[in-house]
Amino acid sequence: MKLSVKSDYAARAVLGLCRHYASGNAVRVEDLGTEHGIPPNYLVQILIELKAQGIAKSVRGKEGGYLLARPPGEITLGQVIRAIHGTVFDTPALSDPKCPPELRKAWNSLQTTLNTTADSITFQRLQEDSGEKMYYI
Amino acid sequence: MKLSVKSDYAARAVLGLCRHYASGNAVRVEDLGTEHGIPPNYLVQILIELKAQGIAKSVRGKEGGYLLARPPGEITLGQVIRAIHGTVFDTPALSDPKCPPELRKAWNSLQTTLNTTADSITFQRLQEDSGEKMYYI
DNA sequence: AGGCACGTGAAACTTTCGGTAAAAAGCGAT
DNA sequence: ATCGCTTTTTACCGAAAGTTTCACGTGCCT
Repeated sequence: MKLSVKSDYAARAVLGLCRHYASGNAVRVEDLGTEHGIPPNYLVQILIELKAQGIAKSVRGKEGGYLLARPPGEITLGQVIRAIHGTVFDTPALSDPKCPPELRKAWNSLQTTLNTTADSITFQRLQEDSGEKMYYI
Repeated sequence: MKLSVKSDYAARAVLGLCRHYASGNAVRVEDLGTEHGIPPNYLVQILIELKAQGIAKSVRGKEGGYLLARPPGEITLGQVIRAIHGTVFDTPALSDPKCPPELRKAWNSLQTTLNTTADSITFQRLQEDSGEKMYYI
């Protein structure tokens, strides 16, 4: 069960935008990319998907760039992953009629577990945790 | 975050072996494969990995085949996934030094959540659930 | 010894991923 | 109006991973 770099990049980008949220001005794609080690041309595609899901918004022209569409407290890790992959957890098994029902329940169980934990992590909380100690749940 | 068909196949195979566990006799790869909709030649590779992890064992020659190496109660879904993929949850982010620590903690949190739930699901329990109603945790 | 089924490795194929490039289009200022 | 800055859109490419199939070797049991 592997997570792609794409979702990692997306999370980094959102985190980067969170830092500029207070200031209210936009961040250029290139700056955001080089700052977080993300190829800018790749980051573009990610930001467009984030925008389509109402997580980010964009301003064109000079002084343009990207900024958060909502406050960090209202953005969860689950939402970001879903914006990129469509779903947090996916397996061919769930769409295969030959998958035994017992197993199906097991996969579903994993799925809901992942969803709830991913949706319980907001970016505001990630920011707050950045300076402090981490309390494992 | 996508799960491969391979791990699904592996889980089905183990579940299939569980059903024959009481009888004590081996199941041929071909039978196990066609019964669960798994390409036999592919299933072989999976079974070998399961055997290497001490989950299954094999008998050669006539009346040969595969059988479970341990009782179903001592085999968890997590063990099966690890036998196939090496780890239940993997992300390039955790091995990338440029990943911000806040995010790293988030990925770790997802990782431990998946691990604990996957390890709490034994195949004995899956079998017991097959006939009964499912109580969502 | 002879067959039966596992064991092993590799080739062929398909799909996805990660990344690049370039042209089109909007916004603001000169 | 036009020029420069930025996003937007699209297409493409190479590499890697996943899936499947095949052929042949090896060991066990009768």
